[in-house]
Amino acid sequence: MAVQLRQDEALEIWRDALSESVRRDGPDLSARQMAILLTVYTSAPPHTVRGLAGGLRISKPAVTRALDRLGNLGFMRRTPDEADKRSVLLQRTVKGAVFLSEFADLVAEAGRKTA
Amino acid sequence: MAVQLRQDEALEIWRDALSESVRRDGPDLSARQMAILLTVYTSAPPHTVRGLAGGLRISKPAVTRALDRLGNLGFMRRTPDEADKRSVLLQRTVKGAVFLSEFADLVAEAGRKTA
DNA sequence: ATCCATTGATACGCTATCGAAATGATATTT
DNA sequence: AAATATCATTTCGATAGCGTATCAATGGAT
Repeated sequence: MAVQLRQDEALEIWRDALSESVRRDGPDLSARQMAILLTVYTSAPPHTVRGLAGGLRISKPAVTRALDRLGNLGFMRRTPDEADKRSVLLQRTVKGAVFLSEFADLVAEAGRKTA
Repeated sequence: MAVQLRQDEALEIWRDALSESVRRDGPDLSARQMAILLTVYTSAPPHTVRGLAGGLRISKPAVTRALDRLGNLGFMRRTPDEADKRSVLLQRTVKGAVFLSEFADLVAEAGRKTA
């Protein structure tokens, strides 16, 4: 079942969820960092630096740096790909799953409030 | 009419909209910057530095810097408050409205795709 | 075995942003 | 009028992030 959203509803939901996350002193992630985090958590693995960079059309160093940040936050982990040791596979973590679960609740709650 | 969203739907919509914005080489705004932009555009004026800082529970210098960024992007403008010359009032711009309108379309489209 | 390609990370010089403290301008209180 | 409070910005020293170019490690081709 598709979700029908008008422009003003979309922006209100986005504003409410994001504002509440900021208010709760959540990590101030950039659009790129959040896009990477969400991709790893909600798209089928495997996830690699190359794949993320290509999918988002950003440079590989930008992905590497975003992974550094997300790794420092404990939201993600790198593990070597045994099949191709040049590659790195991105792994979810409990902490990242908790963060996104709470974030999803903020979005859902914002949707509930939105007239 | 409230929008009912499950966790996985919320995260998928967020991922799709954000990823598409990144792919289109949209500005890499932080959560704070985007929250400020959305607040100014979707909440009743007037909007001041103090008000935004209080509402989002971040420091005033952080708001000032975010406004610098949003101003450089042409998404917002500062005008002096004639009633209280210490204050600054935040004004919307055409460019900001266009950006958010297109962004809202991405969100709506992501909602349409989401099963 | 030797080349070439690919992967992710790093070096470089630069701009952006951070929190805490201080500043200048304006309002308000006494 | 003098002292205090408030508003937004700036300063400070620091970290984070950028794109381009390059790197070491590994894989695949000849």
